[in-house]
This record gives sequence, structure tokens and C-alpha cells, in this order.
Amino acid sequence: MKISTRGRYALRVMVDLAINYDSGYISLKEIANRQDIPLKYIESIMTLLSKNNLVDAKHGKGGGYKLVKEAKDYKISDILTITEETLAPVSCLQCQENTCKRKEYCKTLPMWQNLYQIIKGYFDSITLESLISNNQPSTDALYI
Amino acid sequence: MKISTRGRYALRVMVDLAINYDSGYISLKEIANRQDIPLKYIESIMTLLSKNNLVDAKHGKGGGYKLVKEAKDYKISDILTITEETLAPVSCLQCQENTCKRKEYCKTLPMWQNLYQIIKGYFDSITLESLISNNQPSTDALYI
DNA sequence: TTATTTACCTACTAAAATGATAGGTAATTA
DNA sequence: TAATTACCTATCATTTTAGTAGGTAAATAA
Repeated sequence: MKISTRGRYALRVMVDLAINYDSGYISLKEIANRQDIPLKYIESIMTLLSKNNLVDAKHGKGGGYKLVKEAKDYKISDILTITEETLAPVSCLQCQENTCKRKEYCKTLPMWQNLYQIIKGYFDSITLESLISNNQPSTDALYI
Repeated sequence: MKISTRGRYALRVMVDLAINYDSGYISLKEIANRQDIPLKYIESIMTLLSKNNLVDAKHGKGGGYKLVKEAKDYKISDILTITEETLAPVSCLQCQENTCKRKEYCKTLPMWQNLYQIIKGYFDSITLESLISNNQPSTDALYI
């Protein structure tokens, strides 16, 4: 039950882009260097985010990536859903329709559904802005 | 970010043992059949749970497994922590001491720490008994 | 115009994790 | 004593993960 490096790297790059937003387009060469992430690896990840319109890419000299909206308008769930493909903790929940034959009587299914909602809800509640300002929902408040 | 079949199978077997608690020792042959899980695979999983004293095993004819305590006294986290090795969503959190060199300034670390607490808290709050009675904390209540 | 820089594209690969299977041994009991 | 059961060891096929390599296309600065 681990978040992949793809997702973790993507978040770090997005945070970097948010912090350096005023510098305009920032090359991956610079970010890869600063974040100590393999350039070629992060290239494939950022191309994915670019195709999903999370970032604006500009080719050529002086090009690079920049955010297309304010940091507060990026939910962490938006980024992770793309890089992780899904946030569902079990595969029977990752498609719209659950095709598991056990679903009618499965004793563990409600627990997984709940967990899925909790994880999604958590990542929905955090933005790039809250990451930068170290301002996240406290765990204490999550359970009444 | 998926729970493995090891963990999912373990929970299903434990639920089965809980439901059929009154029947005494139950063989894996019977459970594997009922749960449609490969016998040899579940054997390795249950040996692990047995070594961790979550179940009582009895060899020979009429042998099998049974719970060592009431269903309400098994937290889901106890079972999953053994089968999944850890519930930490990122590897830097799975040992007592975080050895990541980025930990001092990492913008994403607090988010992972919080998530870890939420996941642990969730699985701590559910027991085998609550699974059987379909009585789990509602998602609605989790966020104020 | 040309050299440079950058994103993007395609293919490949090594290592690890996952989800098993196979064949036995030891304990227990009917 | 035969049958049954947990347990032990080894192996394996597939998938996923985490990259690497080498190029092409776009854009710009010189």
C-alpha cells in the first residue's frame, strides 16, 4: 500500500513549480537538478501531466514548464489520480462498475469503499498551496 | 497504492474463522474452498498469522485454525500490519527513524505523515466483529 | 540562418514485488 | 497405521516499478 515514486516525484516537481511560479517557464533540467530526480524519468511524468493540462509546456530555449492556475487551485488528488492511475485501495473499486462476483455478500467491501472515500477526501482537501504553507488538515480533527 | 491479495485474503479467512467460531478448528481446505482462494497460497499466509499468535493452529486430523480471542478484539490494523509488512504509504515512514535526507525541509512529508495516521486510525477503529456486523464508522462522520 | 536548448516520443531493461505452484516433512488423531 | 492437517523450502511466471538510451520536433537566442 505504497504511493509510487512517480506520484511522489510529480508532487515534488509541482511544488517546485508553485514555489518558483514567478520565474515563468522552468526547465526540467533545473528542477531535476534541484530535486535530485533523474531527468529522463521526470520527463515522462511531466509529459503526462502536460497532456492532462495540469501544466503548460513550452519547447525550445528558455522553455520549460509552468503551472496553468494558482497553487491553491491544484488539489493533490488531481495530481495523484493521474500519476497513480487510481487512488482505489483495491482493484474492484477502480472502475465505475464493480464486477467482482463477491460484491453482493462481501464482508470487507464496505470497509474498502469507506477507505477509498477517506483517502480521496484527504487528498481533495489538500492543495499545492497548503503544502507550500505547511497548512494541512490536522489528523486530530479527522476523528470525532 | 493497493492492498495486496495477501492482506485481502488474510482478512477474508479471518472473517470466515470469526463467523464459524463455534465450529472449533476449521481446516484451510474447507476455508480455501469456501472462499475460493488457492490452498497453498493461503497456507503461507496463515502460517504467518499463526506465528504472530493471531490464530491457534492444530495439526493432524480434525485440526485446522481457530481464533485465539473474540472477534471484537481483533483490530483490522493488527492483521494488515502483519500481511502488508507496513501500512506506511511512503517508505521513509516505515522505520522508526526517518533516514531521508530531505526530511528537514520536505514539503510533502507532513502530508504523508498525516495520511499514515489517518489510515492507521481507520484500521484501528474497525474490528473483525464490526466487519461481520457491517458496522463500520461512516465516512460522513470522518470530516467535520 | 544556425546552433542550442528544450519538450516529447519510442523502445528497451534491470530489479523487485506479486501471486502463486510443487513437493515434501512433522504432528496429530481416528 | 493410515489419513489428515499444518508447516517448511524451493521455485517460478507475470506484472510492476523505476529507470536508461537515443532519438525527433519545436522554439529561441546568437
